[in-house]
Amino acid sequence: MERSTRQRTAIREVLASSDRPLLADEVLAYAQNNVPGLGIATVYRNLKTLVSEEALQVVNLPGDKPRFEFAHHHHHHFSCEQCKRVFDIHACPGDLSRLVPEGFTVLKHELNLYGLCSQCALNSGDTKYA
Amino acid sequence: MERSTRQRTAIREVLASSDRPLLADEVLAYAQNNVPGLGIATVYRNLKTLVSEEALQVVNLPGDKPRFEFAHHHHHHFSCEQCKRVFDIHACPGDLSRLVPEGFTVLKHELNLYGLCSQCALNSGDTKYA
DNA sequence: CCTATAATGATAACTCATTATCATTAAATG
DNA sequence: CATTTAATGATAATGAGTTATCATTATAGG
Repeated sequence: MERSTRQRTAIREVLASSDRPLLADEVLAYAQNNVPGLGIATVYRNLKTLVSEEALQVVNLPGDKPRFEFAHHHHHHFSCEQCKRVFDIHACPGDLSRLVPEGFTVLKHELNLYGLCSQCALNSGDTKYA
Repeated sequence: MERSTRQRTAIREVLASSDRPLLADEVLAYAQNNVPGLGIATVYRNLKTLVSEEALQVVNLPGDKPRFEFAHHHHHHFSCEQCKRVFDIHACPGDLSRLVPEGFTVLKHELNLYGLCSQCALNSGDTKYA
């Protein structure tokens, strides 16, 4: 049977308490706060299992490594060009079938926004050497 | 200086006459109609050059290999889940800053639509064994 | 406490797209 | 036509992310 280990618990905790999708490396770094010796192989192993169980969703942004988050309802992503974090956006433009040519059927859509998150927008407004 | 070769011409022709972004493999296959012995290395070499010259744009869809198309103004993509071809969509939902939380700045967006292209929608409507 | 074995950690191996290598071919120019 | 060398084609090498291997650890259950 499946055993409960400190590593597995830590990995799940990190993902469960995050409000944004995380890279494998981020999961490793955060989980190591609770389990110092944690290895990357264990992270990948657990991510893989959770994805195959459909507990985790994979977030693939173009040209970037996959991120992972616990599955939840339809949403989109905002990628901060400065801090590189990716945030969930729960608003949605809705039906977009008006955008496609006659005869095309739209079954789903994916929207990625890029810009500055509130933290980075604030900092970039500052004159750093004032 | 740069020399004009059958290979290079064929590769550019394929991309210039396509109304959708193409995979490196698609470029190879189509260009081989004109230049039978064409190798994949030459395709990659030429794609790389054209991208660095900013003549070609790279289209990265999540979990998929990069596609290439001659650069043109802001547009989006429609990916047919059946034939796997990717089409340009020239309509755009416009400003989406209303979707993000207070304080976030939206600088650009990327929209991918998924479904059936007109050809595949027609075919799937048919009862194949009628 | 003991045992069986699931899970882990370190790291080698793998995958697969892309790039480098190098001998060969063929444009461009005289 | 001859020469120079950019470009090509075949394929080895690379790189980066992920997975497999295997000895070791530690959990679940008796």
